[in-house]
Amino acid sequence: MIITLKDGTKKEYEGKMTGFDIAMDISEGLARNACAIEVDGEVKDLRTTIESDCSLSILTSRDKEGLSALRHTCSHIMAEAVKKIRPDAKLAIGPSIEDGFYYDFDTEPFSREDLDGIEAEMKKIIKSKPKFERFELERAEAVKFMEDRNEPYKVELINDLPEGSTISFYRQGEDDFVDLCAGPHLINTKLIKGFKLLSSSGAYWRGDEHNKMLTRIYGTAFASKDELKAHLEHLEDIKKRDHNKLGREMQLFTTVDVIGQGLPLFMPKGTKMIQTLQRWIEDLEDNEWGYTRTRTPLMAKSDLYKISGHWDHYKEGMFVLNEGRDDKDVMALRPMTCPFQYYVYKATQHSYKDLPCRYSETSTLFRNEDSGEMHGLTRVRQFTITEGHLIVRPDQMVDEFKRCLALAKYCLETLGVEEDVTYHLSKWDPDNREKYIGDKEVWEETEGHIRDILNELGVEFSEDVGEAAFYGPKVDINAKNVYGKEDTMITIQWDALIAEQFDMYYIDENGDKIRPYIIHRTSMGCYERTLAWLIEKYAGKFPTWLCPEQVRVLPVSEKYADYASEVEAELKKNGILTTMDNRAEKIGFKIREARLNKLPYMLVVGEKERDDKTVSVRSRFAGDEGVKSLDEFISQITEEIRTKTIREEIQQ
RNA sequence: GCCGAUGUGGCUCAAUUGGCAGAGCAGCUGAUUUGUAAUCAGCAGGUUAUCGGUUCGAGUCCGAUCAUCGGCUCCA
Repeated sequence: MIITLKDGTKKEYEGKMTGFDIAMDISEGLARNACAIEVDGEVKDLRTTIESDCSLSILTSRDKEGLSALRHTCSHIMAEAVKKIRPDAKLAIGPSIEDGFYYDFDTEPFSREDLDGIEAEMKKIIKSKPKFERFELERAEAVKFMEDRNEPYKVELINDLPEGSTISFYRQGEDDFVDLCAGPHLINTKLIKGFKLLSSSGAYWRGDEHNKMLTRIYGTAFASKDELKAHLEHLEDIKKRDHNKLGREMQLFTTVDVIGQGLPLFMPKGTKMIQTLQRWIEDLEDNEWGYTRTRTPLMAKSDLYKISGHWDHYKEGMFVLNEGRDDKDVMALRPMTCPFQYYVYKATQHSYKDLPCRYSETSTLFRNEDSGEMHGLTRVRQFTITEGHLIVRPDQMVDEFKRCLALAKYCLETLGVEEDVTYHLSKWDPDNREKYIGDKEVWEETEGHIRDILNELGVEFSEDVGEAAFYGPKVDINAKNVYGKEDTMITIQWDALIAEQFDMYYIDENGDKIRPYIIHRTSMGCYERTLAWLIEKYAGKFPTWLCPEQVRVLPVSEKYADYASEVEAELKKNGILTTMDNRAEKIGFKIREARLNKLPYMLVVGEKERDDKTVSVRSRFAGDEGVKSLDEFISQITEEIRTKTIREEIQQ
């Protein structure tokens, strides 16, 4: 047989060879570091026997899949250690994940001390250099095998495997630890040079909240101690950017026990940032993108939600008022803006010539989230979104949808975060049709349109089944937080169906009433989440235009306070967010504090500056920027703010 | 909602087996009037998240509630 290697060289062998044999033949060093192989594009175990021509690469821990195999093996070692310490623990699943691995057990929760004990046991196992052996069984034997070992979750997994699939097992070490596993696994444990168990938590069996809650252990593993150390340091580092910590430290927001969960209070600095964003987005939408603004109630009678369907499908998610009182109407705080803006549309008659009708609203919404769901600013019970609904003729739908995406993209670019997002085409689930309204044809057609639009835009996107709204497919633009969890920042939804429910229409050229289409969209998402994202993106060092305090004037001593006040007043007159630090402190102290506050600009003024009507500019970006006339500085920073420039930070 | 951890001045953390709640930073006052990342001295600040229990005595032990954090599920 002829094996074509990664670099194109060909090797010829007589008879069968395992992946490991071939690695050995290439070089002993490679074999030593091999984790898995890739055969004709498929990742396989090193033990795999190669019998015919193929292309093959040997994967080491430097390859993503190689490292996955290493971590997966580490998760099995962890499982062996857990079984040793708690023989009654039942095994569920234990895959490798992005930055490590986990394993779920049916057992009592683990404390940190338990995890330390398991780590110690794992070290012993690794040191004993256990042999790993792979074998396969027929389904009936496989079920019997795991039944005999009293592993009900494994039995369930085997029973759920499709007919005809290979059922493989791995046996490791002296204690006869065997796990159902498709592999691939390392040949031995020598390559696991650094690992750490990070945390333990609950996780539902098969990710279903109706199932039993199991106990999960998260860990990570690397092929060297240095890589592990670097990774753990990285984890410490990103905690410093965590908006929930940094945003509180920087006094952007806070929470109060007696006010409640998911109800952050924006402090003056956070409020200023939100105000800056809001003024920007409202002017942008109205002046440049053809939107008109509405202002609609934050609550409504239950009647409205009965029409919209929320009363039947979303009541648990709403804050309901006056329920159980005969003397008052039952009301609910709004969880979305849609029907309110529909009634603005319905309040007047519309000609086909008036469309598209683009309504936007800075809209506060209320959602009665479950208590465990709240998180910092990214998951709250009250939030304010750059909401909008476009009522369009069907023939305008594609163009308008494109424009919504273009606006969203423009917002992302302006905020400097366009590189950090992923695009998703969220589709319906044809196997779960009761969750959606409308026919298959409508869904396939609209999904096709959105797919074309995304392709035309030239962005990479995934197609996610079952993620659509009940009335139509959508584009979701997601971003990851510092911990790697994804949140939807922007959503643009295609709705060809709801107008019917609310009896919305326009008059066409023949005088007939026609149903419009609707686009539900946001341009910049909700302020809370976007602010959180910006805090993490910039680690609190925001672009100047977003900073709640853009300039601080620092008089060298109180003798120059008058001039400093003059400078401050002049800057404020020009709309620049300015403060003055007139405390009786040394200039070094004031600079240090302004730096810790992540201010973009400090203006040092003393005798020289006063006499020459200048300012000594020190910035977060470039350090000492020299002495400038006040006018020059003002025109410079005004331009930076106007153009929303993101200046590069230069390490000092 | 579920699993787990945590809760002590504004912040970061102390407080032996249950035995007088303490420090640094921040704050305030006074002195210092300062030239590009920390001037000195003094003062004040806590019903130890809340409520209840055990005890001669609770920050410490027990219970409930609330909040925060890490996950699961859900979600903008």
